[in-house]
Amino acid sequence: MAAMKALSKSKAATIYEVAKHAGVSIATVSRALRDSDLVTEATRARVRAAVEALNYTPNQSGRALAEGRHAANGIVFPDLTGPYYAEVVLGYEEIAAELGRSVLILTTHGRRDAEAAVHDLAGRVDGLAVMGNTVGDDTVRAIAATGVPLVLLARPPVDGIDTIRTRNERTAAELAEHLVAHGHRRFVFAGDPQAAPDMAGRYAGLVKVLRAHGLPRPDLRPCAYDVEAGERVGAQLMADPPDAVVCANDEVALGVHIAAEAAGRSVPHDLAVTGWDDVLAARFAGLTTVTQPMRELGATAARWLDERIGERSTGPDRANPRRRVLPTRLVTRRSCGSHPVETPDPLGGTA
Amino acid sequence: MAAMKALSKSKAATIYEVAKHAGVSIATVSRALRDSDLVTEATRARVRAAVEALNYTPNQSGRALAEGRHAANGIVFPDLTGPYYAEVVLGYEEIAAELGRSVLILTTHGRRDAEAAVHDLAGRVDGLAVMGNTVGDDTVRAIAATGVPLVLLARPPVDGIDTIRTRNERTAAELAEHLVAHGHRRFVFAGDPQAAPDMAGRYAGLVKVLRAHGLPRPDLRPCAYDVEAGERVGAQLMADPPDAVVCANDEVALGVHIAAEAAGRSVPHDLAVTGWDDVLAARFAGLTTVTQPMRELGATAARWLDERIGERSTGPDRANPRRRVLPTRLVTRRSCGSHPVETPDPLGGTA
DNA sequence: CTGAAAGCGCTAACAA
DNA sequence: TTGTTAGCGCTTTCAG
Repeated sequence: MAAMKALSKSKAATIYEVAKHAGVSIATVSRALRDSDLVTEATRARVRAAVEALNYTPNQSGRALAEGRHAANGIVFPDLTGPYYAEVVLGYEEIAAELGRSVLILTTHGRRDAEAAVHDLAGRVDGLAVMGNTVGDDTVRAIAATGVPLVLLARPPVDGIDTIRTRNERTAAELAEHLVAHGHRRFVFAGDPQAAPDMAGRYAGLVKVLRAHGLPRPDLRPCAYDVEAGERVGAQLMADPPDAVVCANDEVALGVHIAAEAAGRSVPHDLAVTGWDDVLAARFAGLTTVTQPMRELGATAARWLDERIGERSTGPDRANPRRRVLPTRLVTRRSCGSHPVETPDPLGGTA
Repeated sequence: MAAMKALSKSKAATIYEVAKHAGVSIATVSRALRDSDLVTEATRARVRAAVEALNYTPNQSGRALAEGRHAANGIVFPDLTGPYYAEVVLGYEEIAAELGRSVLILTTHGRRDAEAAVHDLAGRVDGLAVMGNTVGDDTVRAIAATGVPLVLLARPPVDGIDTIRTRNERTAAELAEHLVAHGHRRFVFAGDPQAAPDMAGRYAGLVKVLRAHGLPRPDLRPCAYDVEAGERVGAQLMADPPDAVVCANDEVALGVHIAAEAAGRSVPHDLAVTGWDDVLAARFAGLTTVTQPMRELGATAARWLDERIGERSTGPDRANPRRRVLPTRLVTRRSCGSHPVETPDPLGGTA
């Protein structure tokens, strides 16, 4: 009974109670807490003591309302599986925090009310990063018109909105050239160019190169982006294996790999398989793939947003959208075909 | 000039402007927007039209302040690398969204002001999930005393606060028994039991079993939790390899694996290596490891918080903290030593 | 069914 | 240096 911490459902203390406890006005409390230099060190100490005593935590909604800003940014993802998106959040959150902003995260996943959720989110933040395959351009435009700075990630530009992408088509072409040089002729693309802009770019790069070489179009096999989907596609393919399966991402490639070996086919001897993203498992599977600077993607988004938010109060400067394409890099390993300098180590990989 | 969308830095519309535009009061707008049944379908339509025309997005700070709730939950991580944490967020966000709550994410990483950041976060949310190695118990207690419901993840319980953990010690013991049964005698533990409660549990399980078998204590090699750290530890070990290296997580194990092969040692022939987490790469490296229901961890946290938040308004019901330990499962693959039923497929794995 | 008005907790003039 | 007070945008009684 004695040492029982007062863990009752005490309604959170407000600035008024702190003020009363410290014997000052709420304005003084506010100032003391925000390190204004218009407060005596003595009063500041009293306030701090009161804060301590009452266990006061400022209500950020009140602050946001008064300041006319949220001190928070949002980021919208289609999903959050795999290391890919996590890296983006990491970069985003790190920079946002540095700039004194919290991060709100939203996954549209399979929600039918995605648009509404994003609109709601827009009402909670000062800036918003929106990834590829989440909501339509209409929603993006509507929010932009609201005045909330936006940055589009891995998705085609919209009107005057900032956009950051990673290089897809060109590196996919590079990959395709590499495969053609290996002597591969019959290609399959495992993935859905319709599903996400990134995927469309990768497919386009492949198609272009094959055409340039007078080779047949790749056999298009739309599928989801996980290992299981890859396994299914792979299994179907094994009846009459192509020379190479270019996959939309590493998970799919890994799935195809599994299916191939399960069917008694050897990669790369019987067929080549390539991925995209360079996840950790790709190293261990000896998968030829493409690395992308996901962390930087997120970090850049956070920085750009901060700048736009700053501009809003300052002079005009829209209608001048920023565009950036981050470089990606081909990483060749065993899975695309034997290389002259093959290391016995299954973990090799060269740029 | 004509079709130029009004993308000017229009200050976001407020409920007042919507009301004026629709020729009603702000109260009516509010009601219409919140699907109150005290509004004519006709007026509702007018309001909707006005909302559309003005591109109105409710300011959530205003709403939060008026409602006395944020409709948002927070989650605090030490870091965000690897698939491990991403899965937790995934589960957390999914359920939170289902319950109509946004998710604020905070990474304490290497920030010295972590405690302050968490306090700030606490002022933005209705409930908070705090992971293992982020902030001290003092901070946790202080926030709890504020009245904000808390749930601790992968960390020892504090006072009357809800806690969810995964089974570490017991499964680690299981793993150790398995390794001992393989004939391994000289053990190394790669990881830092001081760094995180989870790690301490895993180490404890190993120590206990070795002692029970009259075997020497494991050689403790504290290290960070990424592949590079594992490689460094592995390289040091290769001068005089132990029988088995039990690693704090898969990344470290994978690093040790790489170092071993680089030194011309074979896993599991020359030494056994085990991990924890069962990341995708573990399958491809044939790594014996332990799976954890991370998604469920996050989902459960979100659900519990929602219940606690509900309780706050309702009757009392604290001092009755919830505790849960989620089961983990040993996944044996090649890396711990050859098994009788070894599949040729490098992707095998059995429970 | 709708409107007027009182706050929610905080910041920022403006006074003192 | 400190206090008073007017909002920030929204919800919600309480009247009508």
